[in-house]
Amino acid sequence: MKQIAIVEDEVLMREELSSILQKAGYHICEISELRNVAEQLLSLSPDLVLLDLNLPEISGFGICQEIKQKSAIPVLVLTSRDQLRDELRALDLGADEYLTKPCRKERLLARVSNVLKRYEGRSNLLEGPDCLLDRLTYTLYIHNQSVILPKNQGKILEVFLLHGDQAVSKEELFLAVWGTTEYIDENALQVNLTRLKKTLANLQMDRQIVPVRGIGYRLISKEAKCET
Amino acid sequence: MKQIAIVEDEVLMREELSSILQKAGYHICEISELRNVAEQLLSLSPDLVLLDLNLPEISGFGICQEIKQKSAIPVLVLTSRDQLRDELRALDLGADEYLTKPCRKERLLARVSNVLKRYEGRSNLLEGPDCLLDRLTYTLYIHNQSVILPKNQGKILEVFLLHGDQAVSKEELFLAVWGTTEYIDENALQVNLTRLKKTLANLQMDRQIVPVRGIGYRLISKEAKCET
DNA sequence: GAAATCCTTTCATTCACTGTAAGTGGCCTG
DNA sequence: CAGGCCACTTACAGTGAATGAAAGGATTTC
Repeated sequence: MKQIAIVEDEVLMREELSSILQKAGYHICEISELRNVAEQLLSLSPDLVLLDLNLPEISGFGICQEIKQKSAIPVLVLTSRDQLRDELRALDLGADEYLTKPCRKERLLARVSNVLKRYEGRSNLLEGPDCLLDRLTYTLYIHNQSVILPKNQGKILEVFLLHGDQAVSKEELFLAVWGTTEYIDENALQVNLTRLKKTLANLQMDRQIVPVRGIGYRLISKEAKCET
Repeated sequence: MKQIAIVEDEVLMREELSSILQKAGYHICEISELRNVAEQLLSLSPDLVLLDLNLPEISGFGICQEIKQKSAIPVLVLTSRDQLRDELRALDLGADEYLTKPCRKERLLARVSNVLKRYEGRSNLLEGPDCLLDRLTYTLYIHNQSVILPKNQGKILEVFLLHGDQAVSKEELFLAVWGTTEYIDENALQVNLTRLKKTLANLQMDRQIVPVRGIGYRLISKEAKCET
């Protein structure tokens, strides 16, 4: 059953939404504590967030932005502010849908299921700034192409993507690829790294793997090679 | 530059839309010949379709459905019919967005770019009613899982998905898998079909492959086995 | 019940992925 | 400049998954 988090300060409206969605078969979680909403949502990690914009004290926009930056949770904005400017801003911040109150329940349900369907099966996808990696199959999506990476290359790239542009130690790579740091064969890692480099270069990825002498490696943007 | 196809019968409206989108940096293709619209769109394969619903003679719904069945081209429905029923139907058929005329150009542009962003890098994905198939790698997404199909099974499933629930002849399958209908080894196809069946069953797909005696096969919903 | 059609299992071959091994190239230090 | 260290590259053989061939069994149709 899909879980939906509702962020709405008015009790009546919240309960009505909750009731509608529950009858449609969703599991609801109402967020009533309006401090650290984004944090609450991230640790809850629901399948969808229903977000009101005009909350007291805090900005709905900020919540939307934070969720979108730190996760891939879909956000449906539902608000009484029927301002084009708000809509544009919400969409720009990454909101997946923008509906205005009052809203017929059929429309709400249709849009909710539409957004959910859109995200179906994407829970294993890891988003990088210039690519998308499927963590189950190690299928890499980049530049309108898709390629299946060999398992070892996939595991290595996964670690790099999880680290952003920070350095990754060799130990972490050993753990990720072979599940242990014992009986280390530096060369085996080296060979697999070389192969991954070649793969990424062939795909014309905007970033490349560079060594951090004595430590490990980093995945950084090609232009920024000189910095830091 | 992203290409957008406009399906709209009223000349004035068509030209206005075209102008707005061109100024925003899109390459526009106006569809004025209203026969075989779906075919035209499929062979054109734009990055997005802007679709009017109330066209003369033909049904916008049908066009939407056909495009969605046979491709992963995003469809933005823009219509003057402000009926909740139409909206629900359009969304159900797979439309990615539903806007009503009149529509502020900022809103239109925001929604267009929103939809396009959503599809970034997904141009090779083939959408079935209960699954998603990557046509390059034959990675199958279903029930929040992803699996890499062996090439032959992938090619066969691709043909089935393109045909919806219509029957597929063996010749088509031979063409798709081996690129020829000469030197046919019925058995080779048979074995691969068996393997695909087992794969789909293991993934608990809602549909299954059934034989059409003397003709070929169909991919149909498990419950509907008796019908038709 | 016979013929046609459809299905299943097993097996050898092929090909991509992998780790091993051996050798090359660059960088720092004395 | 010489030596040592670290990083890189390439070639090769073993392993395992995918494939088509083959043979035999099961179902449908008349």
